[in-house]
Amino acid sequence: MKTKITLKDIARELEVSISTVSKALKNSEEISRDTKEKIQAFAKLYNYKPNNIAISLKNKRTKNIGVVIPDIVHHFFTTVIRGIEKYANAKGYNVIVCLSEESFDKEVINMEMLANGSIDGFIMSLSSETQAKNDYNHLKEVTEQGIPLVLFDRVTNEVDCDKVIIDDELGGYMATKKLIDEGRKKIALITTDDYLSVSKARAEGYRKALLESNLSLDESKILKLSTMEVDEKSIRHFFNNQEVDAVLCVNEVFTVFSMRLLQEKGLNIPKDVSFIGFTNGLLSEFANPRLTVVAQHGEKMGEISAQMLIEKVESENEEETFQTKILEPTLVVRDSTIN
Amino acid sequence: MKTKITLKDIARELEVSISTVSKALKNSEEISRDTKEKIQAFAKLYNYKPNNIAISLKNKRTKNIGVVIPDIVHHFFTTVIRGIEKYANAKGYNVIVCLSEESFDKEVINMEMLANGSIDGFIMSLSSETQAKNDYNHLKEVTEQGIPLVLFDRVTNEVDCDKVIIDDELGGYMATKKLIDEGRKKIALITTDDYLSVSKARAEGYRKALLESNLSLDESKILKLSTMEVDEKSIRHFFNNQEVDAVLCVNEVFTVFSMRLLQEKGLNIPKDVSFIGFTNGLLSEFANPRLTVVAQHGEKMGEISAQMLIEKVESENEEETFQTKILEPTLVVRDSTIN
DNA sequence: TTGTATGCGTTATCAT
DNA sequence: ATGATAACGCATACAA
Repeated sequence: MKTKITLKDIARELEVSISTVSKALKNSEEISRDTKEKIQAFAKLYNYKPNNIAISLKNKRTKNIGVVIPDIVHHFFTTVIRGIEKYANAKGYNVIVCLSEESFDKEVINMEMLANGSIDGFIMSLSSETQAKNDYNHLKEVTEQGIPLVLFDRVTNEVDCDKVIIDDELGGYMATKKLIDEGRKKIALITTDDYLSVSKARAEGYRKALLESNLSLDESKILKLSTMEVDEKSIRHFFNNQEVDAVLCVNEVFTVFSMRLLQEKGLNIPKDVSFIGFTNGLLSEFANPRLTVVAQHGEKMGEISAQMLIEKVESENEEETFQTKILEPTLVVRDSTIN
Repeated sequence: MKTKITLKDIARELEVSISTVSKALKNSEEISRDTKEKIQAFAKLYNYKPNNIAISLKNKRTKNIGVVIPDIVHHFFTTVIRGIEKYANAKGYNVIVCLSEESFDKEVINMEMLANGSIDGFIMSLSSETQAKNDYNHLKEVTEQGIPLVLFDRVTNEVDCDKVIIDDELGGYMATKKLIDEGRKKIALITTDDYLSVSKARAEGYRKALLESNLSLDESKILKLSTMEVDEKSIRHFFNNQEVDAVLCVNEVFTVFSMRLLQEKGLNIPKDVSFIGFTNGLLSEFANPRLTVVAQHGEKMGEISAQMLIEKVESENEEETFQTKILEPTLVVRDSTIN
């Protein structure tokens, strides 16, 4: 086992001082060509690489980014991570991923763990429990300590920091508008309880589009599920009691499940009923029929988040100026709507 | 901005030495009750937390695990990460995720970056390019440096280390057997080139089951795609030239895509053709019909990987004894086969 | 009971 | 041109 070599080891072997070695490896002008060559050759031979931890301690910079997300078995969040990774890696940063699993406590614990020197900044999306509790002290503490924070997708106005979101209201609006333009009159919305910021915004867009088109806003056509799991019973019950000619769902799973339900009832999609979902994932692409969806551009979101964070991390000035970037969603039209 | 407080700060404020503070906060018997209480109260008031980096440097233990995977927008890998996180977090470890994006070079760069002190050990799954190149020097270097390594799913015999795999051959066998038991005679296999260890093993199981049942092994019924992307043209061409009554695919996407193709041709699934895929993800659950699949138990795999790694990391003894854990896949029977 | 000194691996400042 | 020293934050063996 050839263990890692340190500056000290090189110094001892070559009978020079540690600082000489350090300078030589940085190609300092102070050191003579001869000794530089000797030291560099030796270092190369023994594959010397500076120890990241020591450098972190010295520089008070870890070159690590903490990413805290509610769920990783989830298409949207993984695309965001991919975007973060891409940008961060290019800038020499590593990404420490922590999962809150939608739990407030885990979110707090994870952040505290990372905040003690492990990372230079946070990129995160709030857990549903945190949004429900509306308690953001753990975020505030972090920012008060001067640790940069970027919130994405599931954000809150309660915390002053950089944010990256998509215009979910616009997404809801665009989708609903599309259904209206198809001539649909009885447009249902399947969503989650309002505590989830994104669901709320999407519902807002839905309402706006309906009102704008002078379609009545029928609250009984809105189904609010308490979690993001597919609640089969509620959905069945809903469709047994509602006549609809179009459905907007706040995620892929609700969409595909509902669609199948109506298909089993003998309805044709999109002839009898049109469907639009949120998230442009595998399900949308491979469902039958393929789904028309509002795409969220997660990878872009990740890249922008990372960019904003690293800028803050590396900027010297202390001026507290935060911005919120709003990305526009895109309607990807496929076969669950009429073209 | 209230910046982080250090032992030194506390020592200065309370006019004691740093070591006294350090000991007091560890509740050492050496320190008098009075000073302990005073120091602990002060520390609590100012929310003192030891700096992880300093501790890492001192202990030569980072409490970080490096996870290198080929792709994160991928159901199986995310379930594995979830399992790793779960176990690692419970043990006080953080997870640094790096993506090779199926590239050999990125895999090498990521590992080198992490190997310089950032992590205590690696958990990884090989990129397809690495498996194709059959070059594992970067892994060997890491293990020679004494850094523990656990390979999962996509592994190689070329490297001596702990491994966790599922019995892919058995999975292929079970699936094929199920199709044979249904009375299928013309069973196709849609897979990737052999360089992917898992695909190779699955194909082996397929062959074994056919031969065992005295069914002829017709190589023209095997379609090898060069990547994991859906190659629409090749698949269409294949089904235009092959008559089949059952199809086994090495992933979900191939399965759903092929199934749709045959459905468009007017065939009924599973009446005319049965389908079995690998990976029990969203697609399988929500496809139409719902897929019968070989489940890989990714989360379990992640937990076991983390457990094996942490055991090695924390064990003192140097004895090089490696083990390979083989998990059994499970056949999840749904509606794309006949029950 | 408290404090001093040393070291983890590196870099920067200040001698020599 | 080279080296000694201090510092990053913490822990610990050893002194007092």
